[in-house]
Amino acid sequence: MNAPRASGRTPAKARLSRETVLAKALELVDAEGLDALTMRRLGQELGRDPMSLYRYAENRAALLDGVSELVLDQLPIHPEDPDWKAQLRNIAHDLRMLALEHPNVVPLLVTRPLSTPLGLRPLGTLRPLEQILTLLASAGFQPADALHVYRAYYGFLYGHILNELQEYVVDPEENEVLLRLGLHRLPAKEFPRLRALAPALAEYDGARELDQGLTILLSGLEAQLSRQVAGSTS
Amino acid sequence: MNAPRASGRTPAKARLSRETVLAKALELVDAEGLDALTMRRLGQELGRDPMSLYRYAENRAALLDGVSELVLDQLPIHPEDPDWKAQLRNIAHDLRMLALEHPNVVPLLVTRPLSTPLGLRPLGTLRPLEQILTLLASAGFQPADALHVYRAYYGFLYGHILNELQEYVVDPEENEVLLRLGLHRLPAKEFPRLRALAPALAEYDGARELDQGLTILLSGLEAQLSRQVAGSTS
DNA sequence: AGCGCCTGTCTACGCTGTAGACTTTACCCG
DNA sequence: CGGGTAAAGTCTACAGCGTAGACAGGCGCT
Repeated sequence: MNAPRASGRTPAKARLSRETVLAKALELVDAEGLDALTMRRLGQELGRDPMSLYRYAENRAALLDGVSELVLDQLPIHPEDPDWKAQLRNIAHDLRMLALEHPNVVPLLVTRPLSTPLGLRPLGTLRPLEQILTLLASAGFQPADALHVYRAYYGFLYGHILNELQEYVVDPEENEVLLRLGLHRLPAKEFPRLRALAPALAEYDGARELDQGLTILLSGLEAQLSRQVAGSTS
Repeated sequence: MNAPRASGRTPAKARLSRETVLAKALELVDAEGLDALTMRRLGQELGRDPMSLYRYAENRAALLDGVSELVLDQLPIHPEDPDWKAQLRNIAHDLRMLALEHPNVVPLLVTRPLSTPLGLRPLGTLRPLEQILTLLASAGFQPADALHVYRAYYGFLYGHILNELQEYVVDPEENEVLLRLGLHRLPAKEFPRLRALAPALAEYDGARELDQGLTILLSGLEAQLSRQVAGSTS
């Protein structure tokens, strides 16, 4: 019994693949955080010798890149959408949700590119950039302007996500209590405003704030660019 | 000779202090990156046993927090500035410069708060928040609106900094070459736009983009809020 | 002079990533 | 079916990490 092959379970010894390795890695990160993702632990989780992982990722760093890619691949982008502003809005909300589902991966998304020149990044992480450029080009933007819009947009988006995650606490009920407790620790003389804001901090509607920011930013960018075009035409 | 006390040099055995430890830590991070900052290495750099550092920081994590604090303490904020938009603009440019001077610290600034509830953060990292709230309050914003503005502003600012640092390469001359080389690696069919943008990517005026984004965002926020106030009054 | 506390040192433990040699397995071809 | 080859997985080992806990030294106070 217990045939060593052809079992559908992970514990049995089906052949590994980059996909299964990365999937398990993501699972582990989601469940226990980035620090829990060690080669040994992941090997154990897969029922394999840790060293076997090196067949599917050159490094631990490459493994982390793979996890980033796996998450970013779940971000749907429709570059042919005729309404570019609406599309950017949707992408933003989708990425926000993705970040909330995989909060432990966000540091990777943000940090890894800092130590990897653009041209050497995993292709999956560059795909959103390319697709958004396509979206903007279809909307009539010159390449350089598209890049400009992309930078402002993506910067704001990532900034918002980081900001929200920094305030985010899992249990919203516990949130306010914990905030009060935490803020109570602060010296009252130096941090009066912050302490007074406890209730406001507890009820943070991230989607709404994101959306309002996007409204301002996107229409502002549009206006700025059309003004610029009009100016250069006259 | 070589009296064991009273020498002004670091190599000699002057008493350690949290300040000297953190200063050396920052120096090390700036010079060789975050990974180079190990307890053993820092101890060696200070001519002390690694374990002595634990008198000045509970943890390696606490050490990293200390470094963040040290950098953020260099950010001047004038909460009494009557022109709140100008002040926010100045802060943004100052923080940007600070980030460019200490790029290896940026991951810390961004990442550490993700794993530390707001109330438990090092006080130094909360100071900018409190001061900006004061600035906005002096400008006439209601507390909740001030928080709103702060979130949009700080989110955009951090997003911009991350974005810029992700494209940043030390030597601007080498930059374009490296970019071309890196982008050349990308499959032409999947990344036509990105590849075509090599020259535009090479000449990134971060200060300008930051400023333009801020103009849009700040005036947008101001308009939105004054409209809101007017609406509720009528 | 003597007590006590603070600083710094030492040793040791369990954990990490990963190089390099090795064994086992899967598959293809005659 | 037999044999050979390339890939997949394993084993051992090493250098480095953070840090607990026991200990030593010196300074300042009484």
